[in-house]
Amino acid sequence: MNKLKDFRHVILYGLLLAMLIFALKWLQWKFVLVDNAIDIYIGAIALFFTILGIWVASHIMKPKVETLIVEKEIIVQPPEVFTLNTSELQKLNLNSREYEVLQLLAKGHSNADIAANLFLSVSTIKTHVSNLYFKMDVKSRTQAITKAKQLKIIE
Amino acid sequence: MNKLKDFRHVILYGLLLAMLIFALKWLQWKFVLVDNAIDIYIGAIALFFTILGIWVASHIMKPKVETLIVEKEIIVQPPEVFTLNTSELQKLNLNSREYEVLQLLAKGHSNADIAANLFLSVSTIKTHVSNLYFKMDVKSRTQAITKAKQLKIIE
DNA sequence: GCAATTTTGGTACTAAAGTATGAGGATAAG
DNA sequence: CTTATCCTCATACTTTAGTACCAAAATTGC
Repeated sequence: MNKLKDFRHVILYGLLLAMLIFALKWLQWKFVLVDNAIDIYIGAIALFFTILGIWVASHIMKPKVETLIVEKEIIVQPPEVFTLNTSELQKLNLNSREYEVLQLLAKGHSNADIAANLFLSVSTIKTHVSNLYFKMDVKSRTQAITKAKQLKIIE
Repeated sequence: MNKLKDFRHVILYGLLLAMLIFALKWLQWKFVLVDNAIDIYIGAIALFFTILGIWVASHIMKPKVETLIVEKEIIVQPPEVFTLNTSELQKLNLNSREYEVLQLLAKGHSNADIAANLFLSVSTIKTHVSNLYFKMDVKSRTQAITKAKQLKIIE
């Protein structure tokens, strides 16, 4: 598109030059007789072609581009996505049942609730919970919840 | 700065014109005698001033300013910032002591710990805790912790 | 198949949590 | 001054949580 536009200007420039050759020839006959007018004639040509040059340049030449970078601040909502801390979870060395119990524990369930949920006896849950406390180095379910959330091993 | 640069070009252009007046006068004496050379003379002037015009244009022309908008993502709230949910806290209608107890409760403290921390008896703590459960509509400290964290009324 | 671990469950006991009820002092609002 | 709310504490009781110790299936790894 730009190349086509440039080419059009070149053609236009060529046509103008052709027309000028005739115009100048005619002017030459007019002014050459009056010897003093040669300066004005030359000046007129100089002025005309200067303007022509400026016009051509302004239409053909690639414009200088100054890039102005404007930084637009976009407010991004904090993701608040839970990312499981796998390394901390591995350190605790909990087996799958203990981890299941911990998750239900943290939801506020009682031992009886957890037992019903997992189809186990309360005795079994108590055993798991005790082992859980030992491994987590805590002494109560509230401490277990607090620590588990701090370590990001549960949601 | 740019205006100064433009002005310098205008001065330069003026000086070049002044020099050309003398050059042309001299050329005029040389070529005017040979009548056929007048066309070459005019052509040379036309060519010269066209190039001059182009040169002037290329130096004076204002650069095009392109505005490039760069989107910069800014995280407004770092994920770990706690913002207290005041409205939810007001709904619960907890008095100051109850709220104090709740905070210590959520840290994993036992009733005895809380009592020692606030210089109160365990009986008092039990009373506060019971009232707390009633107002929060829960049945155990684990549920209280879970709900309080969900409602964002404690850290 | 054997050893190690996991998972399950029990009993017995202690500790802590939670409920119900009452009550006295402090404080603020009407 | 009275009323209401808050804050404190106590007793008596029930429930739940937690510990200690044991033991038997089930599963996994070599």
